[in-house]
Formats: sequence, C-alpha cells, structure tokens
Amino acid sequence: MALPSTHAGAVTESGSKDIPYCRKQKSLGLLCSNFLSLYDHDGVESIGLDDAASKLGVERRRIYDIVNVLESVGILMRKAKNRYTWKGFGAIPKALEDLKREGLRDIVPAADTSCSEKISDDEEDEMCSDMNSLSQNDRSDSSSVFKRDSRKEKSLGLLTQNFVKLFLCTDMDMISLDDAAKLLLGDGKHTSMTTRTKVRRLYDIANVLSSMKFIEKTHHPETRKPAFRWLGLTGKPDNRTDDSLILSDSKKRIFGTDLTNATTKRLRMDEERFKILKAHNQVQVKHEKENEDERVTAGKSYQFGPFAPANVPKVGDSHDGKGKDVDWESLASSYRPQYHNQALKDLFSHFVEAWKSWYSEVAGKGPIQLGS
DNA sequence: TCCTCCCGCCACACG
DNA sequence: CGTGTGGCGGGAGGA
Repeated sequence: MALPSTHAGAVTESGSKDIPYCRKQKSLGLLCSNFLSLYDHDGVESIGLDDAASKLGVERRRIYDIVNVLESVGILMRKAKNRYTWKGFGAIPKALEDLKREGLRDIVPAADTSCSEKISDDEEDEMCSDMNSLSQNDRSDSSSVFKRDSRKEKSLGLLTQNFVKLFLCTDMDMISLDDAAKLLLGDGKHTSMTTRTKVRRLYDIANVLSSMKFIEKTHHPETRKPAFRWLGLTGKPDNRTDDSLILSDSKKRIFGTDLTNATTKRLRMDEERFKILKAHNQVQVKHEKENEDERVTAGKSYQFGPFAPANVPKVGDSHDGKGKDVDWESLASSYRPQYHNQALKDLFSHFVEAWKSWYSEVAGKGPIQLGS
C-alpha cells in the first residue's frame, strides 16, 4: 500500500518532456471532442473501448465517462462488451425528443385533466422505461415500488438524461449545477456530501455537453453564480413566441434591461420561483400545449444550432431550399472562436461536415430512416 | 480562498 | 475467480 507513486507526468512515448502537466489538456470536454472527431467518419459503426482508449491516449476509465454521456444523448449505443455502435449526430434529435416526452410524462402526472392530485412518485427519478421497445427488455418489474437498481439509478448516463430533461421540460433556461443537483436528488433527503458528489458528476457531464455545444456556461444575472444555459436544439417549429428551447437571440439575452416581452418572460424565472419550485420539490413543467405529436417527424422538428461556425455555407450545398427556417443568423452570432486549441478547431470543421450531411438528409424531407 | 473536476481506488456485475 | 464497468470522493490545479 502506500506507495506514493508519483505518477507525475512522465507520460511516456512521444519523447516530449515539456508540457509537465496541464489539467486543461486532460479535461473530459476535450477528450469528448477528440473522441467525436476520431469516430465521426464514414464507415465507422463500431467502436472498441480499448481502441478508443489507446488512440486517445487516456485510461479506459475515462472512456467510460465519455461513452456513457454520449450514449444518453443518442450518439452511441452499447452493442456488447467493449463495443459500442456509432449512431451519429442524426440520432440526437430523436433521443432528445424522447427524453422530453419522457420527462414531461414523468413529471406531470395526468396532464391537466381532473385529478389535481400530484403523484409524487414513491422514490423519485425512475424513468428510463423505454416503452418504445428497442431491443430486449428487462424483466418487467411489476413491484417497482422499491426499484433498487442501485447501481444504475446513479449512473452517469441517467444523471445526464435527467440533467438534460431539466432544460427540455422546465421553463428554467439557466441552471446552476448546485441547484440541478438538489433538484435531481429528489426528495430532500440529502446530506451536503451527497450533493457535493452529485455536483462533481454534473461538472463532468456539463463539460462533455459543453464541448458538444449542447449547453453553455454563463453566469446567473445578479447572483453572478455560474450556471449553464441550454442551447442545443430548437424546439417545435410552430410555436408561439414562447419557447425556452429556442436559442434564437439567446445570445443577447441580457438581464436588467427591458427587452422584449419574450425575453422578459424567460427571465421571470427568478430565485423566488425557483425557491418555491425546490420547496415543492416539483419541477414546473413547461407550459406548452403539448400537442402530443404522434408522428415521429424526428429530425424535422429539431435543428442543430450551435454546432456551426460563423461562416458555414447554407448547408444544403446547391440545394438551397427556400422554406428552411434555420436560424443561421443566431447561430453565427452565437458562435465565437473561444478555442485556441488546434484540435478543437479541427473538430469544428468536422462538425460542419457531419452536420451538413445530416441536415441535408432531413431537409430533403425524403426517406428519413428512423429506428432500425 | 473557493471553484473545478481529474485520477484512480475499489465495489459491483457478469461469465 | 478474473475481467469489464463505473461509482465515488480525495485533493490538486486554476481563477
């Protein structure tokens, strides 16, 4: 035991002695970016964890972290031991839609029918019930009252999904990790330690999601407290002014000033409201008509936002559709070259490609193969 | 100092 | 019992 094992740097090969140690270079976010750029290519459909670990020069443990959150967002799918299937960015819209539907259903008991009885489900989070089949289903747990799935209900993947659901199903558009942790911890039966641990995990998740531009770090107005804002995908196409999922003009969303009604509306989510929300330990469900979109129309109702760099061409190459309501302007304004890292720069051009192919497919409104 | 969050020990889940 | 997974939290880097 003991054995300090001064694993100080001493990386190994690449006989470069410089770069003693830089924490930034080891971040999950960067690793995620590298992972994505490494595997998002034609022909890639199977990913081996060992392969990824060695290629990315990290320990396997870290790969698990990345893979788990990527899977929870639909980009990957576990196929077998040591093996994942690459689903690609095109799978994201569907995955998020499912999450949103799931979240709304889970949080809001019986819509707004009668029965105002709030069904505070026994334990807490216990969704993830893939009613949409998918493959083999677990042994149905009829007596799911005490779902002691132990391990799984604390997984990074589930945490990621719940975290994302907070953005998709709530009318909060800015959440601090601390609040998210408390919210996701379910009923107030948590010590400061459990919260700390949860927050640590959320940091990990946030880093990965940030690297994919699903969320962005900001500061809560007034409080100055760091928080994250969702800017992943836009929501329903025909939604009235209100829609916290839309990222249009999100960049210029500043507090203190009386902007438009829409903006003000979003900001009403103040501490007071949040306090109440926490007090009831019940998330305010986003008040949208919830038209129950039965049709899949997966990608159609979503569009990638922040992935594109400022000067990206109109995607559809020569296609140049006319009815596309892509908010390129906001995308352009939301993009900012904050990366001084060559790898990330590379990654961006890479994203654009993947994105373009995906989008053209959706825009073409042609045969969108979904599911398998 | 406080905020971030990487590292890797070691428990748990199979086969 | 060996191997693949991946919770978990100490404690070091960063602002």
